This record gives sequence, C-alpha cells and structure tokens, in this order.
Amino acid sequence: MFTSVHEPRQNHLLATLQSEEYGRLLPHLELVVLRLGDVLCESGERMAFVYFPTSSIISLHYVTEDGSSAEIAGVGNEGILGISLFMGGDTTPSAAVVQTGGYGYRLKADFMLAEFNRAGAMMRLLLRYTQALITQMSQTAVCNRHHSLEQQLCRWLLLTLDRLPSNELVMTHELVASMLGVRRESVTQAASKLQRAGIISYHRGHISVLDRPGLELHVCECYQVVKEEVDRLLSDVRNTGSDTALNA
Amino acid sequence: MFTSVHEPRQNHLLATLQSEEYGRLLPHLELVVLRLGDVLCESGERMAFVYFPTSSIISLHYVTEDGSSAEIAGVGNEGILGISLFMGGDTTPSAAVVQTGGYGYRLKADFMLAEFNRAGAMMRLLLRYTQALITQMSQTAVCNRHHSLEQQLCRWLLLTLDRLPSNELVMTHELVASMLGVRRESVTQAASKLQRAGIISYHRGHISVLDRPGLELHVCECYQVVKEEVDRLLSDVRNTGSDTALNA
DNA sequence: TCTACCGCGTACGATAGCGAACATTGCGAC
DNA sequence: GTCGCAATGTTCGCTATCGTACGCGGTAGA
Repeated sequence: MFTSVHEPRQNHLLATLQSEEYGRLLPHLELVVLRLGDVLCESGERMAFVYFPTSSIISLHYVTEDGSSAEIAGVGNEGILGISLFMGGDTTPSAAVVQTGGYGYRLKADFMLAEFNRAGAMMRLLLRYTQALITQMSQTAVCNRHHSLEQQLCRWLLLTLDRLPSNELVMTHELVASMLGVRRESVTQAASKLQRAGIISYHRGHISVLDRPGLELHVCECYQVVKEEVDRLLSDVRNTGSDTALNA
Repeated sequence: MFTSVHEPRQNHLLATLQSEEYGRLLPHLELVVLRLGDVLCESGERMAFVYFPTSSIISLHYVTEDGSSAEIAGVGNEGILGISLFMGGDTTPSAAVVQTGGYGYRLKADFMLAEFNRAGAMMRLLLRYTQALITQMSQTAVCNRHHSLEQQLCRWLLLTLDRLPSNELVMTHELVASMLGVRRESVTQAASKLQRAGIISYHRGHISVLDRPGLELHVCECYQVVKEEVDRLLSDVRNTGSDTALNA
C-alpha cells in the first residue's frame, strides 16, 4: 500500500502515549496487513486482538435481518478497534470489516486488558477515544435521519479522507452504498453530481477528491461536529487526566 | 408522580452495587423531581451532577442547525446520565431533556468522578452501562436508516414502556415526533394505525399500551437487539469483572 | 360560562430514495 | 485478442415521508 517505514506511532492513539506506557506495549505490537473486505470481528464474537490501524480503515457495520447493512462508525489511524474488550462487554452486535486496505498493529486482547486495568494514562486515553466514537455514532444516527444522501456522501468522503495520506480512495460505488446503507444506484447518482461539479473524479473503483473545500461546502454539519469532537478529545490529552497527573 | 417510597435502588445501576460502594454513595445521593421538558444539560455544557433516574426518563437529544431534532438514546431507571464526565470529555454535542417526568437521584460530578477513579466495581459497572448505551445509539442509527416510522414508533414505545411501572405514557404526538425526528402528522398517522389495530389507545397527551405482544409483532429487530444487550451487560455483572473479583 | 389554545385528524401536491430492469464500457484472465 | 465480468449509467413506476394548510373537539383558565 504505502512503502514508507512502518511505525506504530502512525496511529494517533499510540503516538499520544508517554514513553513509559508505549515502552510496555511496543514489544507486543504486531504489524499486520489488513485487506479490503477482511472481517476482523463478526457480530457477537469476542476478539482475540485489538487493532490500531495506521494506513487502513475499519468499518463498524451492522447487518439487518433482511440483509441490509449500515455503517455505525469508522476506525482509522485516530483510533482502536475492540473497545468492547475493556468496556467489559467483550462482544457487540456489530461487525468489523476492513473498508480500506492498509497496515495496522494488533495487540493480544489479554495484554490490552491488563494495560487498561492499570487504570493509568492508557485507560484514560482509551476512554476519551471511546467518547469520540460515541459522538461519531450519534452523528451517524442524526445524519441518517435528517440529511440528504448527497450530504451523507460528502460527510463519509471527508471522514475517510481525514484518515488517509492521499486524496484517492480505493472504493466502488457498491462499497460506498453498503457503508451508507443505500442502493448502489443512489450512490452513483450522488457521486456523478459531485463529479459534474468538479469536486470529485472517479473511475472503476477509484475516487479522487479534487476540490476538498468544495466537498466541505456540500457537507452537512455532522462532519464538523465529529471532527471537532475527535480533535478536542484526543489532542489535549495531557492537560486533562481527571485526578492523576500525566507527567512525562 | 408515583407516591411509593423513594429508594435509590429503584435505579438498576445503584441496585447492582455491592454494599461497600453503595454505602459510600448513599449519603451523597439527592432525590430530585424531574419535570417533563427540563433541560438537564445543554449541548457542550459540563454537568455539575450526574443523574440516576428512577421513575423518570431522560432523552439524549441532538438539535440540528436548521432546528430539527432527534433522539440519540434514552436513559431511564436502567442507567445514568452524565457518562461524559468519567469518559473524560466532560461535554457532548447532544443535550439531555426530561422525556417523562418523575423522580431520580443526583450526585455531585466531582464525587462521581472520585468514585469512578477508584477503578473498582463502580467503574466497571459504569463502563458496561456505557457499552449498553453505545448499542442503543448504534441501533438508533440503523433503525433511522432502514426501518419504517411505524416500526420505529413501536421500538420507541417498547423501550419507554420497559422503563416505566405502568402501561401509560404521558406523551403527545408532538413530543414523540421530536424524539423520532419526524413530523407530528406522521406520528399521528402511525399511531392511529396502531390504535385501529387495538394495540394502543391514546387521548390528549396520554398513550396507553393495550396489547404489548401486538407491539412486539410490529416492531423491528432493533428493539430486541438493544434489550438483549442491556440485559446481558447489566445483569450478570458479578461473574465478569475482568481481573478484580467482586465478592459480596 | 365562555373562550383561547392545545392535541389531534386529514388532505394534497411534492420529492427523495427504492426496486427492478437493462445498457454500456473497461479491465483482467486466458 | 477476446471473453467475461465488474463497475458504472440510466430509466420507470412506486412508496414513504415531507411541507403546508386547515378543521375540529376538549380542556383549562378567566
């Protein structure tokens, strides 16, 4: 995918850790290749590992009884897959599927849990990330209710773009449709409208964003809400840590 | 509202606590009356208290820029309002409004946080509840995407019913509409259909459920998914607690 | 007792997205 | 090269829900 040097700290959560915690984790972090379509966790299944994406993106997905699907939230280099492990439920009704192929690091679930249970900086960081994920899910619910497919497509493109180093997504209309929970034809319509406007350009499974400011003009508020919450919750981790200070 | 004796343990979270934790909390729990429409937390505001509803229900609500609104999730006697405090973010983009008047107990935020930071049974319980809340939000997103208004109305009625002692809701169509994020007229249509089917009966701000099994026939899978996750996550708290055992 | 407003009923055109069907066109396997 | 399929384009009727408008009865407050 990207032939640059692989480094766990390409994942923002890992990058935020102080050297003490990071040092404990490092020997146990295992580089993995995540291919598009890989199912990292089925609905109701306990994960043996948690994943820290670096150049990949994972989609939290729910499939209804009648076979329709919808993305609940996405996990990229800003986050971690597997929060149910430390939240205590072990499983979730949703599944985890690789939405954009790339790299990531994984960590044995038991090791992750032990680190969480130290109740230190790592725990506080993971909880803040979980709140960011909650915001993402909430906005998905709101957006599904009130905003047009075109707006939702823009939101999805921007959120995906923010997790990638380039402006090109390897992604078919069909796949986008399964993310947004709509028909492929509806995505084609919305996408071709954006293409005619010169905002994006696509061809057989590749989507390029040509005019990012243009995308931001078409998107609904949901994008900004999510982005600002993620920034707020995961940037200034240092000066927050409730009662226990995080000193470097 | 209900003239029975008030007791904090009418809230299921508080009822789950062992005597040690409960004993620490009890002197600080303050009985409060929550009236329909009360705003317990504005969007982006830090709460001074967390709330444990007993006979009341609180709605987590998002209001869009154009004034539309949608419920993200509800909090009743099974839960707690104010998770952002211990998750570390302090605030959320959504607001908290009383959806059904009644009683509840509140606790000073600082005290709650101190208890959470003991990293004991209380913390694990709150995290499990947070995961249940996440499931509720996820299903809201899915349901908004794929299911009909009638199904969503049934889901909402059942989830509300599960949190109340009687089969009567004090609730106008207008209010239900603002919860589901649809027009009042659409709610009237769906509700009158259910009334004609003999499943519910309503009159000027009061909705009675006459045939609960009938409701469950009309509801989508989302209700069961949420209910089962809440039960799973909050019933068998005893035999789970990761590394630290909870012995009575 | 009267009246204003709240809660609900209903109707009508508009529209976004659905479901199904079918056309077109690259690209990869052979 | 060419064959087959994946990816996208396009159309048509359909339905759920919207936006708007207005009617009507019940209930609370003067």
